[in-house]
Amino acid sequence: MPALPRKRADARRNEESLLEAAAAAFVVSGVNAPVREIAARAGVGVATIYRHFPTRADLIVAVYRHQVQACAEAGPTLLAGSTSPHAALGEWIDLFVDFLVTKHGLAGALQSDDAAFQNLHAYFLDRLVPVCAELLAAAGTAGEIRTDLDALELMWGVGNLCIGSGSDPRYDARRLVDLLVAGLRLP
Amino acid sequence: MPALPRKRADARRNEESLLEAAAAAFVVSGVNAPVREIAARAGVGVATIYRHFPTRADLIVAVYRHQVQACAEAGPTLLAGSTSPHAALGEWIDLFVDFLVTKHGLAGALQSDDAAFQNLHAYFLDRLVPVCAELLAAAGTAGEIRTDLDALELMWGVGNLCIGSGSDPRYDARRLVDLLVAGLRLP
DNA sequence: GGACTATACGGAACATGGTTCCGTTTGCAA
DNA sequence: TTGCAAACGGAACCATGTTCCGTATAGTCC
Repeated sequence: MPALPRKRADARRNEESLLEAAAAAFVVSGVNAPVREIAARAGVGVATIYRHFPTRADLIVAVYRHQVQACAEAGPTLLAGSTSPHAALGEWIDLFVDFLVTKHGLAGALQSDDAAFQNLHAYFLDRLVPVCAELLAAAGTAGEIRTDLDALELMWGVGNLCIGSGSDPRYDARRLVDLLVAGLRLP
Repeated sequence: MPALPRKRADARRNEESLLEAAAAAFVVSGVNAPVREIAARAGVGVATIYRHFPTRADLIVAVYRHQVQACAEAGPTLLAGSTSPHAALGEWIDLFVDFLVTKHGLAGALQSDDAAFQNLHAYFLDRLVPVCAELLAAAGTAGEIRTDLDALELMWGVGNLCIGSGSDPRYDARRLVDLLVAGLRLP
């Protein structure tokens, strides 16, 4: 394993600036904020973005890496501390929904079949689906829920339900996600 | 009510061509097919599209008007012919899902908060929400389902679950919609 | 049938946003 | 101090939605 050569100092600085700028731009313009806006905020040229983050997905992943990690780690904790696995599942999904609905456009990007977003897709699936699967399995063996739906599909559905959340007060993603989770219960 | 002056013959011809061209383009490129592609198919200039259909939403509505109408009319029929209101609701929602998943990108457009799609949004809501409300109310009075979710939100959720359907075999919108409808059942 | 006018047309021009290219600058090590 | 590979910036390019304007024509009136 050859140690990859240390990056130049200005490159590291710029990457840091870009992460901050992107985070700020995402808050006001959503995760589809124009490249030029992000570059301007960071005080760099547009090509610098592409050099550090070849696709938008890479940038989004880098910006939200910590939060996704925290969400993933919350799974086992909730399972250990909750009265029933089904309750833990519900709480964990609430966390996930909270995360998604506060990132304007992220849920939409997650579902996009645009090739540029495949990394994003893969990252979220890699990190979160196993956690969800663990919670699902626990609730399944406890006899609380049906076992004919896998974690990937459940998370996909939850993500979909979060699309557009916040744009119209008549639509509350949380309520529908609760309904979906309720649908898992055995009759 | 002054009878609005009859349109010119070429205008009517072009409108017809555009509807056919758009329908064809939507099948292969989804409802976000480039304006130029639709214009080329119809053998007209791009401005002609904007003259007849100021926003994309208007074009989409015009193309799918009949199918939406058919879906709306199926509601009362199903309710009259089914054994239980909840079953009728399920069947009707299946119809709606079938419609959405076969129109690439339509579900996404329905949720978009882009101002250009507000007409589309409004049209679907106008036509379908009352039908759904009727089915919901019937099932509610029959004591089969919870009554704390309104038709608008249910349809919104169903529409969301249909986004991206067909782009990945691991995701089946129908299964998740069934789960959502199952979640409505009273325990 | 011929002329007139409102209507409608087509495509070029403009705006926006993603992506790439290339001449220039700069960190770092010898 | 110098050399060069790494990194940079922004102009240029491409794709797409939208508008403008000079031109063509359907329908009407004589």
